[in-house]
Amino acid sequence: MARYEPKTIEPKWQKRWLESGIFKTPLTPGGKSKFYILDMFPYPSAAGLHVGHPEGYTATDIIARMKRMQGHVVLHPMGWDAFGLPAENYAIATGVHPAQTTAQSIAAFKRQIQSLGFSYDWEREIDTTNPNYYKWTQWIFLQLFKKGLAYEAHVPINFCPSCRTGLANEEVHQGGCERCGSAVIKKNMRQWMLRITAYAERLLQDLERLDWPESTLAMQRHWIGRSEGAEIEFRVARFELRVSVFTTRPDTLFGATYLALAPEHPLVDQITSPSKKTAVEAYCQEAQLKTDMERTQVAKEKTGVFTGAGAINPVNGETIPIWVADYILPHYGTGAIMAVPGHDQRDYEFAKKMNLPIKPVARPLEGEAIFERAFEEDGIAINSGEFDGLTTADFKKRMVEWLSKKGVGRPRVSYKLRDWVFSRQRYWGEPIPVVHCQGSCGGVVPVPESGLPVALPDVSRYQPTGTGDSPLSLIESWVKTKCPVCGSAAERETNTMPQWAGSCWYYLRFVDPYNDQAPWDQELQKIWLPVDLYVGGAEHAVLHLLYSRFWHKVLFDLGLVSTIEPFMKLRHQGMILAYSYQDKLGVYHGYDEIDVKDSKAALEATGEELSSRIEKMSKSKKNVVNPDEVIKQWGADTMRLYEMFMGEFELSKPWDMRSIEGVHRFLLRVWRLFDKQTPSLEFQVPSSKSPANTQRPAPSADANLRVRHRTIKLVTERIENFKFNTAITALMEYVNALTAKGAAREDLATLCILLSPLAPHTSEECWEMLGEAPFVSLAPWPVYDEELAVEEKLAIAVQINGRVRETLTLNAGSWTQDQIAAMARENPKIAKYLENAKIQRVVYVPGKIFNFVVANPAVVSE
RNA sequence: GGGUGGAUGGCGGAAUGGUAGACGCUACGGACUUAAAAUCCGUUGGCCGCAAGGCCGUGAGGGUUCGACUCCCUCUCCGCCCACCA
Repeated sequence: MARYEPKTIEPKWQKRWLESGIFKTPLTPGGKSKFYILDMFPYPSAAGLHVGHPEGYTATDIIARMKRMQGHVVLHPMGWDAFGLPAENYAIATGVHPAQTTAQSIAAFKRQIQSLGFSYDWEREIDTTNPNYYKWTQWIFLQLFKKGLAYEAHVPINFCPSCRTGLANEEVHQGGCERCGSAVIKKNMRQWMLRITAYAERLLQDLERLDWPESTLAMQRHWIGRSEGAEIEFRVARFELRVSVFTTRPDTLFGATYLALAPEHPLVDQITSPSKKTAVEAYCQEAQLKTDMERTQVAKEKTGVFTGAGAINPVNGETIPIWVADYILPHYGTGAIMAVPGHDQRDYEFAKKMNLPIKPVARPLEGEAIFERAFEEDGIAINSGEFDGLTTADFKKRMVEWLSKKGVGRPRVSYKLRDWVFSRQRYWGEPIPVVHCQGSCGGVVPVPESGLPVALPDVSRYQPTGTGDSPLSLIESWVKTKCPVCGSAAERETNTMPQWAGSCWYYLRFVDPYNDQAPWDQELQKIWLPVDLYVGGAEHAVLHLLYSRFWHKVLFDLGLVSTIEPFMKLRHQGMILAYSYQDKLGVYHGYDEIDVKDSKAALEATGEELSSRIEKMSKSKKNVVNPDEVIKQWGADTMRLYEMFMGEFELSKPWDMRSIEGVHRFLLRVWRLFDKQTPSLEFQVPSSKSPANTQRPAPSADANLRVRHRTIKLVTERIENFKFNTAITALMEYVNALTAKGAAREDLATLCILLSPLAPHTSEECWEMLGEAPFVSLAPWPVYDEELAVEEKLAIAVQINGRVRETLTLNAGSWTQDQIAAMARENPKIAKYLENAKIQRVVYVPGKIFNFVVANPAVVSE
């Protein structure tokens, strides 16, 4: 009797898979259908793998393995998104070169990932910090530059004083730095920007083609933030100046009672009247000093200051005051608005506070107007002269036409999306491959392709300077160079690219990772793209997934890729949470009953109890589960199976150490079915009921035919549809049936194949025990017969008015409605309900339900 | 405030118009054992009942339907994302 020892069999098969090269993807699919299945590659942190990582990796591995066995040629690679701040911050603290820590982290991550037995083609491994890789990241940047999509700008940007670097709009959350949480300040700095706004419309439109989660599509739509409306020009009274405003409600123009400009608006200085100058300047300066965080926190109370100037409403000639208010964002629309307090809640609040008039210009379609707050819905125009009575939608159109005709307005579409701040004043990133020529070129000169990669030099100190220059600026020998065009003295660009650069195109490099002539081969790109299935965390919904779509579209326009979208189907894994046990004082004690046993016992004396909650895993809550320990205790297959068994893939769910034992027991039961030395379970223990202590004879191949076919069907469909938890329950039921009834060789072979994507090591070992040739991983996936995949016995529920009163058990076959009806009527339990009852109709769902709808069911009392 | 998911036994969850609670965990009872562990068998939503059986039950309330966890309306609570975007 061989024991089930994951510790022995798992490394054994991992070694065999690697040595035999069975998971190596050929250069091309060679006439077969391709399947490109990709994980969001990880940032290899020093903390090691989190149990959340393997959830997605296991899912893709299961599908990759099944697809491979179904005859597809599968591209399933893995790599490392290795530039980033943690390694750099560690370097600042210790002086250890980030390349060194990164290499260590990659090695640790790789060991952990490999210990789970994923079927990656490791020969295609990518590391974004490898010069052979980032050479091409820089090359793509130069293509963007040549197309005018990368440009230098001196604009106020979000700057994190703690990380001492500029940030992209997408990296700021509620006014704070995404990474460290510090309040972000505005800083005017020279920046490299990418013109992502030029692609706003296409990034929005093409979302419709994608099989992505609705929430992610919604986030991208929201982030792009398209609004249709109009730009309207107001003359400034007593000046030869005009102020343009953007509005989505041109129909409310009659209701504009003031104009508001952002404090940063360029006209503020020009129009402010002398008597207001001091107050306005003070207000604008204060707004400048406020961080975004403060500016939004104070958002509840509107503030502003009157400029003393007036604007003339083009539609009725009324003069309305111009205010400055910091609830107007400088970078959206025109940085100025026409305020309509009657129909915009923010303007309403401002008007109330400043005692400005509120003029309703629309009424609800039905009911009375109540003006305790702004009426923001669509309605019917009032107080709007000749336009009275128009619906909001019609009025919008008419007003835009009118404005266009008069030359004081035009239709306009605005986007919330802003250009991507692409430079970082940090060390551990790809150098931006340009030089600043001090000679006749006099400006930015791209490094020619022959000069790539612009290698990241070693530095003596990694500390960001905080002055807007990266640590690279301190290496004079590196900074001082010659202009590649005119040969004059030149300085290298010292900013580096953001974390997101490398991940913008890695899926392309996987199709051709060793190419040193081009980032990828044209033919190979045509063959393998797009990525058929992409799996990773939802936290990248607007960062990585938007940036890489943008790059992909640029590459498409350059003729370098032939699909307009990179990732056709996307799924996110749900977050893995954990129990945390906390005492009255708020001290955390661990993540499961065993872990907190001692604490519990100690508290028992005082009568105090630990409260448990489901929360995100974090060190401070002492509820972080270490994958290494899980594998050590239970084995990789149990870990894989448990991660999939926990619940719906896309939902968050808590880790429960008690439940993991259940799937482990399942593997033990599987093992015993195969292990010839082990007596069949029922006879292992002699009992009075079954005295024979003998091996149960194997049943005929047909004995479990139906359950076998049904299991094939269920497992296949459920894996295909990401229902891994119920794919496992189907296998559990099959194993329970085989344990009870005995298993034919066909059953064992089928079980082994079906289980192999989920628990590959155990399956390989069982396959070997069956005496089959090596590698169940290469076995063809079984097909099922639809007719055989139904139960042998039909159970038809017979209902009276929708309530089940009896179940008829019949042999599978074609039964007519009349036959079923006759049997149901004859059934005594049903008959007693039908006595004296008037049957109005019957509903028959073949093979499932037979329902008598009766007017006056007999009252059955016992 | 906007978006997007979710709420089902003691617990994790199954069932997307057709027998609610599959599968797993826990607990209890039994077998085996000197004993324990492991393993196996049985029970395990609630209430009434010796039983047969009946009634109630999927966050709350209403609706559609022969039939609703599932569809529609109203509401409550929770997660995640975004948020003064005119």
